[in-house]
Amino acid sequence: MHPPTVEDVARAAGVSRQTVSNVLNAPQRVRPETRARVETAIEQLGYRPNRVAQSLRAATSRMIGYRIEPMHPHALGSIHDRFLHALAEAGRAADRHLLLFTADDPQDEVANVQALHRAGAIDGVVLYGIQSGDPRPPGLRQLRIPFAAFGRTGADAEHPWVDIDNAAGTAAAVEHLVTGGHRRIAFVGYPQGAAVGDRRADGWRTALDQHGLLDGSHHLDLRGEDSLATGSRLAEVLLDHPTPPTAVVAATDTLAAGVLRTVRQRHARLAVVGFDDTPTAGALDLSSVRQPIEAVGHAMIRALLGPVPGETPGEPTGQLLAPELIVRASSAPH
Amino acid sequence: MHPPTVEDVARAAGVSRQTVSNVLNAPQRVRPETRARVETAIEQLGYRPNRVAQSLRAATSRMIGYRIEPMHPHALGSIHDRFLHALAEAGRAADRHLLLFTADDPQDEVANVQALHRAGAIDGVVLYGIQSGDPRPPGLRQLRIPFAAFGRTGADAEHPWVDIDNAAGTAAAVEHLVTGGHRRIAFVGYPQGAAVGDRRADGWRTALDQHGLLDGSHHLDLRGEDSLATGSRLAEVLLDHPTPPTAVVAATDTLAAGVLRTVRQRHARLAVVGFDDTPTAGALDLSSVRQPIEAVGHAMIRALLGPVPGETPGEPTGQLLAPELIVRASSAPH
DNA sequence: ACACCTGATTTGAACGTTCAACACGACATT
DNA sequence: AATGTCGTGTTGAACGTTCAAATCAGGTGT
Repeated sequence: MHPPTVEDVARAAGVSRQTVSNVLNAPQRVRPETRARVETAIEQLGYRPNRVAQSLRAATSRMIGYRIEPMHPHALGSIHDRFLHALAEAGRAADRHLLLFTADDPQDEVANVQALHRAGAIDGVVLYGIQSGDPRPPGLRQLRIPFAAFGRTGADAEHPWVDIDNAAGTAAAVEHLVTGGHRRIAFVGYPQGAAVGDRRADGWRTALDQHGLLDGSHHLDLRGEDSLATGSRLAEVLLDHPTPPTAVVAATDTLAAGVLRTVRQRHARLAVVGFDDTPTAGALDLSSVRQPIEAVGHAMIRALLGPVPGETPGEPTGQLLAPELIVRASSAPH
Repeated sequence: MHPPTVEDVARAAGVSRQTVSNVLNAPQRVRPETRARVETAIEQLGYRPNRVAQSLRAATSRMIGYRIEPMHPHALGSIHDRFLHALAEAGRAADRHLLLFTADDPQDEVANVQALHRAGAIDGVVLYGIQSGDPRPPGLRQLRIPFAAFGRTGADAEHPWVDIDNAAGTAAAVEHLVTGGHRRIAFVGYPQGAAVGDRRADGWRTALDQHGLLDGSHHLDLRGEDSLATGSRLAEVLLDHPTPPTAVVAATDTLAAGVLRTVRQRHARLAVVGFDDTPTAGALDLSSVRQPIEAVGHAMIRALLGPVPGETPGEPTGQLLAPELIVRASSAPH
């Protein structure tokens, strides 16, 4: 009826509980002959160790918490779901599973994590959507709950994190456009203050500067909220300027899509590169900077599980991964 | 150090283990005076019952398995992530959490579910992306693992399912277009055989028929794989016909986006309605049929958990929910 | 022949919870 | 006065696993 236990296997193989356990966890301690006998019994009964009992005994659930957040209403399908899948896949390799939970806000998230951790349901948590000054890392650190953050807060020397090199992404976009012959390259981002947005702006500015193209580009740095409408509007502003740009680097695919809409409506000539390589980018033939999300997933799990016992514990707390530019028609040289 | 246990609370309140347990699970059995004492002790120590121990004792993990699948490379961000969030939210209300796992194919999914179920990690599973003749429902039924399916296989009298009324969705799209003055309304779907696709085709055909518009509409029913390119190509075919349609109902937003691309390239007059209301639909100003995904989430959890003990067990195995048409510029009357 | 080790296996205990059975006093019934 | 019943609280046992300590046979060396 009920799934077989070690005891059942032991009885079938004519040995004791612990010997069965040893066959699974420390085979070298068991005489090959006995081991074979136990293994056939396991096979025949289709025995699988009960994870719950293991968790209780070992005081570790091998579960990682993850807050699934509602989609941002205006976003074109964020990279959130790609990340989630990458995380699950990476967890599988490390024999960890994800436990999903919901929360109303960052405070609530910390509270829920604490509850789950206290209850033994999760060993740690992966944080997504880190903002500068995010209350979650300090909160969890104080509660001594293991976690790893996707993104940086500005004060992240104390905890494991993984991040995309956002500046390198926009810089790569600029390089690509310069190679394509563009000299006036605008930036459309969201307002200063958001760490991610600022880094993407920095990459654009630095790359322009390296090519000596920054002078007289002040009017080409526009900001607004992350929405289609804003992208559209800012594109109007750019195109209506006496010396309009010939190319735009956008901080998100959403903004890029807005720009593209205006461009296509007005039949203007304006190369566009977005950021995140959302599914929509493919649909719109929009060049975009793609985050190496699978690598991020693996790095997050590694960072969360910490140094494997035996390795040197003084490993770096953070890891920065390079994104990749996907070139499509929206930025093809004319 | 370690989180407090019932024993700790009991000691602090000067009672026994079981009394603490009773305060939490059967308060009416405890004298109000004692109950108050225990409750303050719980409060002070910040006690939370250990879920793992509860699971071991009760032989139920209160976890629901869910296979997270990689994104379809050509899809414009499916409704998958919306569904996942709705499911997590619905689970919260029922004190259930989701456990994510990955799998290579349906067979592998069944195998992984069995492993997790045998290991006591999950009580049941929610199936997504059901196809006609899907091997998962019969497989899980044979293994006696509780599950609920989002979608129908064609032979689903035997298990709980929840589905969108796909036919009603395309029918609503037709109604909307007829009201807008359209008389030649085409359908672009994917090939026959896929249950979902066929139902969406049926809805279109039936609605046309009710308005007496089906005669001479044979050439307006086109099929192909679910991709942008196909949508584009089929739109060309429609527009090149001697009596082209004035409107198109597409089986997916992906196909609709393809149609829209051609339409806008050729500056043709062709109203378009998609299906799924993906984020991309908003970006393209595409009218689309929206699935009531939050309601589906709750219905799935209810269906999975089955009749609450006390209610009549002979409840219906399936539930059909009506979608809603979201009207945008792509189908606005000219 | 004795103590001593080594390898293979077994038994006891514990993780934290809740069900089942039991103990005890107060009060009601006959 | 003996018996029953209820309300409140206790202790024992069990869920399935693995760590720690105990057991036991089979050598090896002196």
